[in-house]
Amino acid sequence: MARNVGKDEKIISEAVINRLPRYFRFLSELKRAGVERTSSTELSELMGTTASQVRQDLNCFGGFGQQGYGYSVPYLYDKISTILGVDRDYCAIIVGTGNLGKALASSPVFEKRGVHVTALFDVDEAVVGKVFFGHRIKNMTELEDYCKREKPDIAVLTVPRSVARETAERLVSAGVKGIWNFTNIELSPGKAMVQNVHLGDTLMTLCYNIGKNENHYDEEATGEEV
Amino acid sequence: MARNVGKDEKIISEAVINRLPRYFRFLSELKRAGVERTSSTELSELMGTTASQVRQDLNCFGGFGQQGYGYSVPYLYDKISTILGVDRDYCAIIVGTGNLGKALASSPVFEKRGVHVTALFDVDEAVVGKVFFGHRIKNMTELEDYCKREKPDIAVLTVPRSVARETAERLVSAGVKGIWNFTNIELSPGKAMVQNVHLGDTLMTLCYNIGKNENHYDEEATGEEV
DNA sequence: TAGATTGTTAATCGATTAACAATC
DNA sequence: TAGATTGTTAATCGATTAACAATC
Repeated sequence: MARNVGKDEKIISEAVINRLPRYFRFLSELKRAGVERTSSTELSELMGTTASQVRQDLNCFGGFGQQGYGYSVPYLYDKISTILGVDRDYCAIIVGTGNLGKALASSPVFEKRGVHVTALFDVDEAVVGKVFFGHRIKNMTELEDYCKREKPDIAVLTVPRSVARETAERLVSAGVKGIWNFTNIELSPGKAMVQNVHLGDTLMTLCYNIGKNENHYDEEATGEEV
Repeated sequence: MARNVGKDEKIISEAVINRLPRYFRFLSELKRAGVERTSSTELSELMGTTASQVRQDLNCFGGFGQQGYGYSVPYLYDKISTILGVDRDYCAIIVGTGNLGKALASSPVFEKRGVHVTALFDVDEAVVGKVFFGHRIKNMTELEDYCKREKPDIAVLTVPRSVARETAERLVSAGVKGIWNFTNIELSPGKAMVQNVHLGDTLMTLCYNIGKNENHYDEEATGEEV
């Protein structure tokens, strides 16, 4: 029963880690639908992979199933939630209240995953002091004081590119543990964890795939039909 | 019946495709900085990988370099741009003008990559007809007519989860070639290409990494299990 | 028990890295 | 030419898939 926490902690590959939130999503849906029990085969169909991979993935963290039965949906959901820190009550601040910052502030993306937004920051005197979605926007000059006092875990970085790097450095110095980076500069993990989002990259991947698709049509139909 | 289209079209792995937008980004920066020439070694440092991988990646698409010299930045930039379709003048519509839809509409993410937003759509009578960022918001009832007439390539899906699937189906029927999906349902590629963004997944990955980091501290400090 | 399905080891496959000949 | 750096083949590594014994 000894979990692999401790000295000989297993190294989990990034590929596995990146699949965890998808397991979480599908398990949420099964749970909401009232499904009591699932199997590696059913999960593999949802995930678009093999049952083998599902069992390998889950076994990185422990034996969550039962031979001959499968996996209990609520139990597995709880386990994955814990692994992903949903029950840790992380606190986040949003730095930069442009359109994207505000869109995130008003979206359910945080609460659904157990993250609480506790403050918004901006440099623009015109918006500082205004209330958005229950939060009075604070002045960036207050950032360090606020972090010292409230110790937010996560900073959502939605500032203009030109001030992105210096802002990230301030945040790390101020002690945030992770940066959810929406600017299109590449932040590399120093003391804090960084998750680069790079929305533009996904748009480009889509464009590439569309182009590839069209080329196929062109060649197959020899240009007669689009 | 050769499934291979064209003249021996090479199959490019997804790993390579996902790195292309990053090459594009770093080359844009080098170009903007006026750098004339680069090498696989320099690019590998920016990308955080090996020179070998850079050469392998680029050679999937052609020999863009010159032995003994390296790569011309403007030339390589142009090549990667073409591969990614930056010069194809793709048109996009934004479906759903909530906070996220509006944030995207007003962001430079499209134009920078050669994609032009041509219309916004919403069901809400209260916003239909209003002008946002140069576009009069159209009623969703006009969607099919508009697509028939203007043939947008890409639909940005920022509608509520509850109507996400049906909206995606309407878009595919209406002939869009790609869906940039911001809803947190999993759309699987049918006739159109799909790029699922799943912002929440990246937030969860960040939370996982923060938690892992903290565990390490805990263990080093106290040897305590979590 | 018999049937089912996990947990886990072994085999396969693909991606990354290394090496070096080609050549600018 | 000599030096540099690519393009490309070969070796390594890691991730995925297959197989099956364990066991509920």
